Amino acid sequence: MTEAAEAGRDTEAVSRFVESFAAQLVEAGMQRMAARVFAALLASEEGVMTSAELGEQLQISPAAVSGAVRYLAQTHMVSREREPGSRRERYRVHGDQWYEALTNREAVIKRWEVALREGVASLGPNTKAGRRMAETLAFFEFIDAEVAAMMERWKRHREERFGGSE
Amino acid sequence: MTEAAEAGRDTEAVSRFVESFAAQLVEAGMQRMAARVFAALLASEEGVMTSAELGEQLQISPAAVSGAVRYLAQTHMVSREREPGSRRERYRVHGDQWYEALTNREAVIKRWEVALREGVASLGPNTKAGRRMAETLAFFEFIDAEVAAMMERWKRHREERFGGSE
DNA sequence: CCTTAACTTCACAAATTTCTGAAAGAAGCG
DNA sequence: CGCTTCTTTCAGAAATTTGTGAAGTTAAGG
Repeated sequence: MTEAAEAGRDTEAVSRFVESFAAQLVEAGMQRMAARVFAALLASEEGVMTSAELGEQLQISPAAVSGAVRYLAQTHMVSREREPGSRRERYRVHGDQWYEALTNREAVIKRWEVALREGVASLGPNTKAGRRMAETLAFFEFIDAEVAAMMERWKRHREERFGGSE
Repeated sequence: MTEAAEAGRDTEAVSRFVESFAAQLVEAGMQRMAARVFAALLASEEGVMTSAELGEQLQISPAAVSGAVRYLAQTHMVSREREPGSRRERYRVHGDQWYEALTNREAVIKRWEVALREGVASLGPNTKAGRRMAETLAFFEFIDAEVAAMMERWKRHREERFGGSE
């Protein structure tokens, strides 16, 4: 993005949004640098930024960018692209990816389910505690199935409202 | 709970479950002591424990119990009861409460929505970035509505499978 | 191949968080 | 009312987490 193209943006306002949205993400449990990088990408005009751009906007070291991006890529909230014919890397938020990442809380839920199954087994399925845990387990299993269906509905809803892809 | 009633439980196995489930909760972002206390309550036969019992099982100070319980009560994952005619307090997991607490991620989502609306305003709704954020906002609004409906379906499902209330 | 630009890894300093012991604060019970 | 038992608050020690600079690694481009 050229400086001319950048000119239309209220840098101050963007930065305020980035920091306030990042703060919300942090409060919800995300690492701080990851949250700030994500918010910056979300607010960038094209949804794409280079490592250098991120470092400059957020005033953080290359190392911090590297760490944040690794986390975001692992959790599928951001994808990395190699600018062809350059060792510069670019990071991108894809609308859909980010929704699906939220869905990936499924992975977390799966591990809870495993732990709960072991718990039911240890406590015995006919104890009160065992039954309580079995019910909790059933809840998570229910949620699992429902979330998948919900994402389907969202995709349809989105098509209607926003038209084609991204 | 008397020692005799306690006798049937494999203390070792229970403790293993408590610690492993708590670890999962921590990984998902919950404070450690809160997670351990919650897991202990979940695994307790009656779903109720006193501060002293918690302190002893988890090997933590009264202060730590106090802090954990405050957090859990604030987030509605546990309720506090005063044992009538005693200054001893008892903490309880209610099946339903705990499900609804998960739903209370709604509160978090609401705050994200506020931040995103400001973002759309700052960036301008006709910029690419503004549109991207508007779509993200729409996603959360959609989720909000869906989660409420999902909890309704769960309650019905639960009735069928487990019968009456807790 | 060698140079150089870019990203990553690592060890450490700084900041933050977490848990504790001790003291203070409630509330039952005589 | 005051004693006693339980819970909460608070200040600080300990542990953990976080972000940096610097060295290391990779790959483009001459």
